[in-house]
Amino acid sequence: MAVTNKRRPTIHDVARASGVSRGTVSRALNGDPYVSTAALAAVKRAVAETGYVVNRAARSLVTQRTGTVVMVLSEPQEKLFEDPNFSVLLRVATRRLAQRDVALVMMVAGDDGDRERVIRYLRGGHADGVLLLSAHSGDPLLAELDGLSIPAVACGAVLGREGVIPYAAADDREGARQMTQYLVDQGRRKIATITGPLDTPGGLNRLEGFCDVLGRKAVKKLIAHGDYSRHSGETAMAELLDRTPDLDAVFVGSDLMAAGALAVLRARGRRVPEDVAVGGFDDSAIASSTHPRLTTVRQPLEQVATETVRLLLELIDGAETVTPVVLPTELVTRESA
Amino acid sequence: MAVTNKRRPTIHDVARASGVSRGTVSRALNGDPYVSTAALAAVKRAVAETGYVVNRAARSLVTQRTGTVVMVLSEPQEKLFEDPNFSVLLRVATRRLAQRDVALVMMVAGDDGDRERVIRYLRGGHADGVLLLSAHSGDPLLAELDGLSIPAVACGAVLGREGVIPYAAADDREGARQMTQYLVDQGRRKIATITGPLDTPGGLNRLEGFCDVLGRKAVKKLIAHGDYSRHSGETAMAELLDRTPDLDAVFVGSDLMAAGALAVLRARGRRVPEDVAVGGFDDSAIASSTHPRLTTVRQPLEQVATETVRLLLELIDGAETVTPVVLPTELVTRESA
DNA sequence: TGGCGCACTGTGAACGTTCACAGAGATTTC
DNA sequence: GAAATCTCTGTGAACGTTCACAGTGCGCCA
Repeated sequence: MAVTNKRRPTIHDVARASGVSRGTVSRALNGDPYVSTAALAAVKRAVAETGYVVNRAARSLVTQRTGTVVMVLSEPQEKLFEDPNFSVLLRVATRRLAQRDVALVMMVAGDDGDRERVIRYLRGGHADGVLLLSAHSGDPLLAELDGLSIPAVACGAVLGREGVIPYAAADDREGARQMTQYLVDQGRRKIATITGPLDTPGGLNRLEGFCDVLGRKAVKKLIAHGDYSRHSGETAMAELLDRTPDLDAVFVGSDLMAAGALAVLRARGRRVPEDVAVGGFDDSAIASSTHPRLTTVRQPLEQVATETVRLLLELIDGAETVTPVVLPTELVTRESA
Repeated sequence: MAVTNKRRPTIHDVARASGVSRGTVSRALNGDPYVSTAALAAVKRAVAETGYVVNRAARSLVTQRTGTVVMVLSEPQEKLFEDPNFSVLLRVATRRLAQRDVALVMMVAGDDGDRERVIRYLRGGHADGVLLLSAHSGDPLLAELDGLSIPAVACGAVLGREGVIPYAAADDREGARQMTQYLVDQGRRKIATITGPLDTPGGLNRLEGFCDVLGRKAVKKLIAHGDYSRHSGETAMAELLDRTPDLDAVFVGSDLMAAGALAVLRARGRRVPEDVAVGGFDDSAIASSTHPRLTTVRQPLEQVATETVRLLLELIDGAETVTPVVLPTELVTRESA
């Protein structure tokens, strides 16, 4: 395997070792059908012998392809990195892309400087595609992306751009309906909700689903807003209790906020689920570590991630357009409702 | 800004636009001191005008540098990705490297196939350095890395290789001493511990610190082992209670395991901290969301990550050796002890 | 038998940089 | 005043691939 050799073996070395020409080696390596079985075998042997690995820089210089995809995190970092969903996405994406020998580069686009870096990177043609994570509707990055004509796919819809940026996502609205209906079926009568930010699909669509079941006017006073953080869940819950002390259920837009809500309910002397039923969303790890454990809506995150990557690869492979994917959610009942 | 132009501008275009030669443009762009101020200004203007971005592939073809660093996750993925510490590391590393215009590529080395891919990537010279995350002592990747002569740095020591792979880490042992001593000072007399895996520095060194304070022989019966998962914390706690029903404190090797331990203590009718004091380790987000909130040992994770990146960059820049960095921990007291 | 297509192979050019070198002026040194 | 030095510049070659093109046999068909 000649690892100790200082110079890395090139395609010329393989050509020499296998007794064929540079061109034939290249063809053999890239699966061109016009290669004799003898030549193919010789090349394979020579590759093993020399420990040859293709030089991506040289290749991409001529092919104009990089074998690289960028995952752009356009959230203020702190928040995103603590989102348990993010790890699932990252894990799945890494694996799926690796299977195709595509490298995943991480970039953060929190402030203007970051964003400028991302754009420069993309404009330089250093990546074949972009994986957008939790991009808000007004994100300036999106506008810049438009002028770049580089394949881009979002994980979770980008509000206001559903038609232009393909995405894979869970069916937030239907999930919220399931949970709300469940609370109704349990005999709850005064059901409130704590939403995520309304400029995110999760914030907006889960509220829509909630309203679908109960009627928009009926719940006007029973809505409070959070930002997905635990703390905002606490604040919103306190607000709801002040406003409507006799509420008997609350549908919270994320498990983390629900954990905050649980703490406030306990502090205010409400028993869960006897006095107030609590429903979450995500079915993240935290859902089964609260007390009582959360009844929540499970998102098929692994599938979402898988589909997102699939869409992107299709675009990179030349597909003109791809159709967004929306995946079904599932109600998971535990003790909190 | 000519974004609409199909062909990406090259250094030739910049040369033409600025009226100097290719070589001068290259020098201006790379900070060579032998460039007249006039030429420098002309080049800068031309770059802005044409929207030129250097082609990394072409550059690295001649420089043999890639401007890329690989973060290798050598843990079975599921576990690692849920480790809250991981997100901090990722966040900080991304940012620090971006500041130097170095791209961060994520790779997973969970099974043999993954590992082979990582090695091939590195052997192909596609990265300038490696950032190792939570590598166990027996990891086969480490052996392969040796033969590759590529700068590598670990985040957290790699047991048995402290001398060969530089690292930055928190002072696990001293942190464990602080916590154990604190429990003693609080008047606790039967103090048990739940460790992490003993082939990780956190598992081993925190146990060492615990023994430093109490004496190895004295605690023989008061040690149980976990694997950092919440579930393992539950199992270990149950085991300890069975073995030593009258224990009055437990130092748990991670917050997540401590959360599990809390659940078991409650189920077994022990009040925390009245009957049993519980101490954690990490000061992760979970520490302040348990009930009662955890007294724990804070690791300066951001600093650890920063230092890890710094060490790697120094090696890449040509430093022959660098000295490992060990950072102090801090006791954070809340309600659980 | 001559021409044609088919399977396969080798070769030159190109991709966009950087680097080493050589040379041109200006400035200093002896 | 010539030589040496210093600052700045342009040019050719190289990095390791792939791609287009031009070939070379070989079998097949008319």
